[in-house]
Amino acid sequence: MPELPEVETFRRYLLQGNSGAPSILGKKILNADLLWEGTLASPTPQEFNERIQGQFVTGVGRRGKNLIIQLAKDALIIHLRMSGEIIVEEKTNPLGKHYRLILNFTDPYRLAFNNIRKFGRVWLTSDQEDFLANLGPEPLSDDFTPEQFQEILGSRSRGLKYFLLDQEMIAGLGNIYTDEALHRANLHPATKTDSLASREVHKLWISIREVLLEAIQNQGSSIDWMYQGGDYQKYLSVYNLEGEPCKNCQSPIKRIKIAQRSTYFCPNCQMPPG
DNA sequence: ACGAGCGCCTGTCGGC
DNA sequence: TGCCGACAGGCGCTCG
Repeated sequence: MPELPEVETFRRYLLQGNSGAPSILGKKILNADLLWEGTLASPTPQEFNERIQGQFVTGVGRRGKNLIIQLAKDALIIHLRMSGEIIVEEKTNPLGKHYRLILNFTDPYRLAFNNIRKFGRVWLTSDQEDFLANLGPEPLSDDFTPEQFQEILGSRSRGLKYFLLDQEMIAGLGNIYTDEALHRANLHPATKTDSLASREVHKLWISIREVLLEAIQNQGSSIDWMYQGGDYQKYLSVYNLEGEPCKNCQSPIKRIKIAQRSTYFCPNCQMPPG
């Protein structure tokens, strides 16, 4: 499910709350319930429980697709992978079938990590900088410039889709938003990174940021039953639209496999390399 | 260095 | 109705 816009939506939800849930900022953790042990990547369950008890939530951040719950002494890093979601609710609610980890606060609320496919992971670390060190630049950051992007692109010779999905090259893009950004930039997903003219690099840079910003404004995309938070699926141009007419040229959208992922593009607007 | 294949999991959907 | 395969917003690991 979640790519950068969806994770950002969860971050804002945790920070600001909504009509049914308060912000978790300032709450104190009473204890944790680890309902599926594989969820916790590190440390050990025993150390996790001992360390997290009594810590206050001091902030909620995000780096790429990683959700960062800042605690007084540690950071709790949550990766939702394919099917994870975060729920803040009263402790008296019945437990969801796929809850994998629960943080009980000292007030009437809890935070639940719901994760149907069990791919999601959680880390408790005192050194988040080190933990996140291998991630590529944050695409919506002011530090992410076209010049920097050109440099990273030119340092490799890879298909654009592979490149954009690689979190060490650029952080936060997944299968939906790579396809959307490439379509907006009129670039075929198999185009090599080191073959782009600087004009094309610039167009891709703008396209990535526009697509992500628009998706965030719409609370991300809700494609099927997994995630129902957002509206951006209404504005998608290629993803999940095989056979539908391209919004620019009416050609039917094609679907191919790249990196074992369905990849959607317009065969007319996004000409193959060579 | 790069890309392809597979595994990890649970659920939905469409075809027969 | 039931069964069976394809597929799903991710990523780590192998192997050529």
